[in-house]
Amino acid sequence: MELGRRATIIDVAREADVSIKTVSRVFNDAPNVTQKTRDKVMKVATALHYHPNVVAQGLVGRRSYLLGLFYENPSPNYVVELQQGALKRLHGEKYRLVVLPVEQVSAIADNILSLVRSAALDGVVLTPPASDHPVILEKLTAAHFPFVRIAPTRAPELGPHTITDDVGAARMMTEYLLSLGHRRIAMIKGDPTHPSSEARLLGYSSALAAAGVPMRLDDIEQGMFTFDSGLEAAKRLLARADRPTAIFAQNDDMAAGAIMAAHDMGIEVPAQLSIAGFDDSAIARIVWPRLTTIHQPVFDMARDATALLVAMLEKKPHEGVIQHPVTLVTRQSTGPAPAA
Amino acid sequence: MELGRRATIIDVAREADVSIKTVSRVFNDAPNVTQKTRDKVMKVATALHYHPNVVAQGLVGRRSYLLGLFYENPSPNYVVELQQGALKRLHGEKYRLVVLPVEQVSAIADNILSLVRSAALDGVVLTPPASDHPVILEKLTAAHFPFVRIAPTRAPELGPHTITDDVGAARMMTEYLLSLGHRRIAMIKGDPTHPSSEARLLGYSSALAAAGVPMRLDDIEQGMFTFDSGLEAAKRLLARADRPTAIFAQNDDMAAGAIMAAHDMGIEVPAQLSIAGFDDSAIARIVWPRLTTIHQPVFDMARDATALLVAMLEKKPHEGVIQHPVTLVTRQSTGPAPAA
DNA sequence: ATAAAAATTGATAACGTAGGTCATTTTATG
DNA sequence: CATAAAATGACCTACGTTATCAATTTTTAT
Repeated sequence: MELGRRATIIDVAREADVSIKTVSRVFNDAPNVTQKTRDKVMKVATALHYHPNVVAQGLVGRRSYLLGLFYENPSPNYVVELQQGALKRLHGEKYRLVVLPVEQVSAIADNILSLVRSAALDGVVLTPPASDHPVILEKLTAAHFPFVRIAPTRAPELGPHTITDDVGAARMMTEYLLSLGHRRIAMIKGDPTHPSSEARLLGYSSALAAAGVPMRLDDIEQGMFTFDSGLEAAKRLLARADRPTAIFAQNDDMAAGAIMAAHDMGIEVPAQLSIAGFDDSAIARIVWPRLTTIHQPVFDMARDATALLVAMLEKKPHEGVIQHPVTLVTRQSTGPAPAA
Repeated sequence: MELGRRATIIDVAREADVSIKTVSRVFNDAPNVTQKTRDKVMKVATALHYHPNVVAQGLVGRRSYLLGLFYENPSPNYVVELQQGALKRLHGEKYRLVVLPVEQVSAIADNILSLVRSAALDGVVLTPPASDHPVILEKLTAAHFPFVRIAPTRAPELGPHTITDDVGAARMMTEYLLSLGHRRIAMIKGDPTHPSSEARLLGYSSALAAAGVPMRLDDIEQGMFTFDSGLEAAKRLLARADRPTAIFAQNDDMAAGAIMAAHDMGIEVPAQLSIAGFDDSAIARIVWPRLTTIHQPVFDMARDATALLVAMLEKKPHEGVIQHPVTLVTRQSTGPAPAA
């Protein structure tokens, strides 16, 4: 074995004076190897710094041990939590995680198969809105390409996924704001191509209806899940003479933008205006006042979705759907409605 | 070709009625292929959804086309910028990015070779503090394993890297605060295992010395580059009767924590206290008041470092060092020193 | 002790691609 | 039309591993 070259299974076999096959058996925990042989092989392998070549294993096994994580550029907090959750499951395993951020899910939908194949992925984790994109789902399904989805809202029959109750969570937050006495609760919606935007709107409107509070269409502003879009939407809402007493933004980034708008306009939070978010991402504890929000277990969802994918790939038994609970986290950005 | 199976080069050759060799020539841009043949092959390849099997290519070419990005869990904003920068360079290329967050760089230093080899990486991008870790550098160098470094502070001879002037940037910020009339400028240091902590302290102290302002050791607090550590450090600084009029935190996350501390303690920013950060990450425009900081081109550094790594791997000519400029970004968190 | 059964080990063919060497065919050039 | 040049094909080896099945060794039962 020349200097600088990686040791191969052949080197180990020669050095340990056993067959290649035996070394292979040792490294794959195959039965029918005596402890003595196992020890001898492992000793040599350690001495030679031998690691099985994943690429070669991939060729013969027709897999790459690469998983893809698809996401559309939302907030850094969300992305990092996703990644960490996925990696948590992969830790100590043979699988590796390839990150695949895309500008626009719809832009790559037609080429999804090219993408996953040229990257030689074994499977992918889809996040919203990719988890609901009809073309993506159809192409992957038709090609029998393994995938799991995080928080899909439609086509539950298309394989394993993890979900939360978006509608119920939005209803919970709206009920909380109502309980504080608010009757003019505005909502800042997220990117309309994300299905959770509609789900959260539905939870909001159903809570209002149940309380007999009329929903005003001009209290609903469009955002894009980004800080800046929340800032702008809030400015529009707050510029009106007859402004709402509470703003419920569909994610924390937009809620943070709304807080910034209030500060810029000299409106006190929560004394004059309550602001609520959704996700409980890192940003919620960074803004001042700290944000009341819905805790979404993004980390857990990503971890469990990845676990489902791995189980699929290894043909092990696994659940079809894993539901994660959401909780209301009250902090300092919400308070009693100001007296009229 | 059975249903559901991936097309191979053999399928394409048969269908297009050419030799395997010719298909290979087409896909590898080899000379001596007529445009007509090329078109014919490409047409069949497209129809069959053929993509060269990267795993097989990797086996014969002894590479995996996988690059690793190492980082030690700093702020999400920083991480995402790093990733985006690296991916920017890889876009449309055969290379893929594997993310390798680690809790503690020192914990994996001894196993760095096992790590990169078992993941079958072609090369890695090291970020601080890994870019300065002696064991990591030594092991990778000894094994001739390709790596590039972002912002190393020592051993510049160990290969290509991208840098910024940390010392100069910290000096610039300190001079700016001095110019506003501040004479008691506290500093919140970052994780002591990160070399930039010392560099930024040096820039700070040299600016003070040049201005003839004495440096008080009790104005220097230890942080860990996290929001919470900045919050705690600032609380300690501000609890004193004789408190500083400005706080220069060594990154934005800690500066955001300091702003939170000021809010919690009822201290007005910037009227009573100026706060400055470092990095210009997304958080700088999210906190209120918006943060005066040093713009670090993290995205550019990651992109260029990745470009250097790819050039190394392809044995193309490349620079040894790429220096990126830093700039002072003034926002609303800093102002004139309050009258004594 | 000996045969039979069980456990362990080994020889060799895949996996899909690249690249080398020549032989052969097609195209371009004068 | 003759010749040179370019394009293409046939065939082989290598890459490092796992899977199949046969060969060998060890253990167990009689």
